[in-house]
Amino acid sequence: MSTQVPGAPTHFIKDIINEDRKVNKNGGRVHTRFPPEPNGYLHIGHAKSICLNFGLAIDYAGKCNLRFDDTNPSKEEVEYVDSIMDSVRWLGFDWEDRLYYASDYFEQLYEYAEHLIRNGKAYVCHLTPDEIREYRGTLTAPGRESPYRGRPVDENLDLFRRMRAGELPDGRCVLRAKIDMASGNINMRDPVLYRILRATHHRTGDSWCIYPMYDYAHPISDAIEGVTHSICTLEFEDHRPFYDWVLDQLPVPCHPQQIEFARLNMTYTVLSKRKLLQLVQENHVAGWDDPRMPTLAGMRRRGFTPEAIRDFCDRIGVAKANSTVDFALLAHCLREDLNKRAPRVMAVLRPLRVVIENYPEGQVEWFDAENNPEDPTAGTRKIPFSRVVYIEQEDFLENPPKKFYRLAPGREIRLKHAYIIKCTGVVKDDKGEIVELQCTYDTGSRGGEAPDGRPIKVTTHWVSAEHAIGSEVRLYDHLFHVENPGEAADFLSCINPSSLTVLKDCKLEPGLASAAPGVFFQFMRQGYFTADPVDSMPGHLVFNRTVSLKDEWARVAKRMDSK
RNA sequence: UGGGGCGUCGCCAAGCGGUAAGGCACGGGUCUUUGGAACCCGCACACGGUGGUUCGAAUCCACCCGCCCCAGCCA
Repeated sequence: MSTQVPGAPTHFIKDIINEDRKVNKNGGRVHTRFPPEPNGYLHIGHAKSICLNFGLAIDYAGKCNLRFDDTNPSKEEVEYVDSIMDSVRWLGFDWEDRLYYASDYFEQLYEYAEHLIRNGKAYVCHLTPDEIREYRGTLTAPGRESPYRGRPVDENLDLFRRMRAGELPDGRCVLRAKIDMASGNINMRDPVLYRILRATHHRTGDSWCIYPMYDYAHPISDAIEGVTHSICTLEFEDHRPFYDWVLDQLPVPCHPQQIEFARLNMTYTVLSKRKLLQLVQENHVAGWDDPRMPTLAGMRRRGFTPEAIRDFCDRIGVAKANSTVDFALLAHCLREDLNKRAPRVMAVLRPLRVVIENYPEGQVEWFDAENNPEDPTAGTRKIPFSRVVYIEQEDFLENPPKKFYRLAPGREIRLKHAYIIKCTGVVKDDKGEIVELQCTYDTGSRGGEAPDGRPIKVTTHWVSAEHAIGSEVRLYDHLFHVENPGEAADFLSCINPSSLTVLKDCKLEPGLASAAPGVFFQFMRQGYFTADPVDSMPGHLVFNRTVSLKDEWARVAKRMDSK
């Protein structure tokens, strides 16, 4: 499988790789890695990185590793590593036998640290966190050297070994690189390499009480794995000098090249792990896999397809300019994918009872219905028709405005695959609410064609009342009602109060009774739906709306409204 | 007043000195037993700005402006 369709755009990272191959750098090899920290669920932003890293490996017949960056046990959990593996697999990528953890390298990382100490490139510093910050200087003022910077090698070695041995309390001291406290790049002002931290690690348990920092562990992990191109996001750009410094000091097997690209931002959502975690912990959503979440788990549950997400990632491109992609592009990719393969079915979400008064009581006809006009091989199915049917409430208006072509008193519409009906009466309850429509059908219009060839402007979906099965349907809208909630002072105040609409009394055509999660349908004229993998079960069906169909009438109505 | 990046259509994004791709969105139309899909047409004399180099610049140079990131013992 390739993520790159023929003619797919190239980008600056491919340009770099092409140049590298031209001069036979790395023997022409391409080896990347996707390095998530297991401290949250993967989201659509990670999908961009996954598609990039695994996609490059596929395009250049190289390899891509999955490596967990698990150097901070206080934030990391196995639940997250499991969900991450699940999501990467679901997206369609395979790390084969190359599943790694930075924690696999703790011993090697430790030995390299001693190597740095022996070469006078690292020292144990007893400054407190506050002092370290103060000594670091500011963005515009250089830092000052730590009073511990000149410690002899033997003392550093002894202290570092005692740190590992657990002889010192958490936070008592750290191991620091000895570089340049006056550097304009703050990352080069003697960055911390190791801290003392007594936390149980999800893989190494309590065997370590010192843990390496990301900046130190990452380049070495890349080198150990033979990675050629270490792709990360823009905010690490000024960490690159340190990445290179580490590799230059150590007898590592190779020196990977770090390349930075702009992370994905998308309208109407947040893609920061901190904010997503907050949404989950404070119960603003029902969990990491809430269908409104931009997590891969949530999108999967909602009915997004991996194919659509990969297509989206191909289309957004890879560059260095910060950007916010329109959610509409993702929706477009979904519709395009689902349109080709989702079987059409009829489901009435907000039922309006229609009695066809000239249709014989007790009679049932079974019509052939095409499963997918986009796919002739999809075949047909039988659907039952009878005297009482449900149509969508919004398909009838007692006083239709201009350009509303659907049913109204005295008007005709076609019931898809069945008959042309005409509205002859409206039944209301005490409160004046419409509860039922009286109609007649054109007896000569079996299948939907008018005997005299008169044009019927609108065809609607419907369900036979006697045969319909009940279902709950959940409609989703953007979780946030503003385009850039991440930039708001309080993103929680931007939560869309109607991001979820639950409809309890929907009527589905009978064939849907056995619909399994993971199977996508187009509910005709409404959108794409799939059974909720968590809550749907025989006898209590629950469908999620993945994405609506485009709605020309809604657009027209809105335009008329604003006039 | 430090360091590192980035600025091409409403949103993405090609372009790598030879006279502005493509997608989404948007607008108009054809067709239609989904107001879906499909198809057709339109949509930057202009590339943050100003100078300069050149026969020729979005592409090279200079200066200016704007935006993003960095002062975790997070990643």
